[in-house]
Amino acid sequence: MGDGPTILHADLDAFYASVEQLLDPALRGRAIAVGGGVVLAASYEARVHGVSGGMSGWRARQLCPDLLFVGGHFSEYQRLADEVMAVLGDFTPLVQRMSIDEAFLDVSGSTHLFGAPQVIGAEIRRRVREEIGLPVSVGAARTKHLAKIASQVAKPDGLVVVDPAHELEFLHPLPVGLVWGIGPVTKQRLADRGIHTIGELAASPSESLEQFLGRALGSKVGALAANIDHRRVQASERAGSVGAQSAFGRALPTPELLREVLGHLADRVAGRLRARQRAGHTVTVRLRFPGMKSVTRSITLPAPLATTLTLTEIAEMLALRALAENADQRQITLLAISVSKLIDQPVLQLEIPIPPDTPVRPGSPAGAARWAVDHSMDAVRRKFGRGSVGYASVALSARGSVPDEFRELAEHEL
DNA sequence: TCTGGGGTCCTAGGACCC
DNA sequence: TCTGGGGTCCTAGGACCC
Repeated sequence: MGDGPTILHADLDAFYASVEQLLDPALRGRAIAVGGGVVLAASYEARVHGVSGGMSGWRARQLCPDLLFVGGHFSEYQRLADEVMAVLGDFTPLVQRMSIDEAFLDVSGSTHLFGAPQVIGAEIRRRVREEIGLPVSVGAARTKHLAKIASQVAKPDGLVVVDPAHELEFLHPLPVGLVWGIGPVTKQRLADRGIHTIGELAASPSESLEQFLGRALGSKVGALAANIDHRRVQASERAGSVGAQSAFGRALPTPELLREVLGHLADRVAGRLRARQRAGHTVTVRLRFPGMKSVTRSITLPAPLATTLTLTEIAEMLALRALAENADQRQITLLAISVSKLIDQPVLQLEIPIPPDTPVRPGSPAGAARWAVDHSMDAVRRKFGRGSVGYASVALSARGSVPDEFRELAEHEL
């Protein structure tokens, strides 16, 4: 660690909503939300009414009757966020992008060129505002963890620099929820014990935050909080798993529904794997029941797979197993597939043997034929775009599933 | 009549190995 | 009147982050 506040965290404010307001001046100053059934992003004008991301649409309307829902310009989100990242890259090559709208920078080697970290932070904000038109908040501190907290404190549209000599004074009045790794559950547990601020959490001032968290919450959260700083600012790592999910309200888990939804999800997941020459050994299926209770079933295969039809069939087998073991549940609300234990798979491999209880329909292609099917589909997609062929998922589209463009914004590099 | 979708990490028990 | 100790993998669940 350096001794100055040389780690910056840049975080675009209410990103999707800010883009909509940038694209349509009539939306500026108004309470808007991107999304529909669920709020994907809310402008600050909406947030003052209590509207926040992840909230259901009807709840948001209750809180803010004037709330205006706007459709998402998903490709613009990607383009503008990439432009912002390019600005960050002008100040240091050490940029670690954490998501579409957020990144860490290590400017310890840049101060002789651009000035002190607070100068760099101000310049970043000015350029992003003037050249791209978006508000971005920046935090600067000695560590990633502190820089991230600082950027949250800086919001909206601000800059906060944490002097290394006054870190504890900065932290102590802040709510515990700002600590990385403390979410709603832990926050409530702490509140039950009368702990609301980081200062209250840090019983002894001489003790490090991580040590205290480890003692107070079990090693888990302490380890998580410490983890963020044990890794230096560096290029983002490749994803360790690939998944897709679909929520569809309540539905009877009929074989037809399972096949249709899992087929669509497997198509997305396996297609991404093949596009990046990857394959995975472990398949996990998740089902969610009314009431948000969910279960998972997984299997680790002797050979990696990236075949749509095989993934579909294994996912069906796992889903049926989960349903059989939760026979009291009549309906499901979500299905998810994830593939993990990934490997590089530069050349085609033989089809894996199918587990004995996998439902194989008569007439479905086997072995090399499955590869042929996938690769002809992949070829058509490369030529004519993703939507040109594939599962015509009536169930998914009819149930108002999120558009693929939005899904892609959240995908990690494989 | 609970809230989307893409991810990471930690824990804990059991199997299995040496 | 039973059996140590360490390590790894698999599976299921859960919290969290963006």
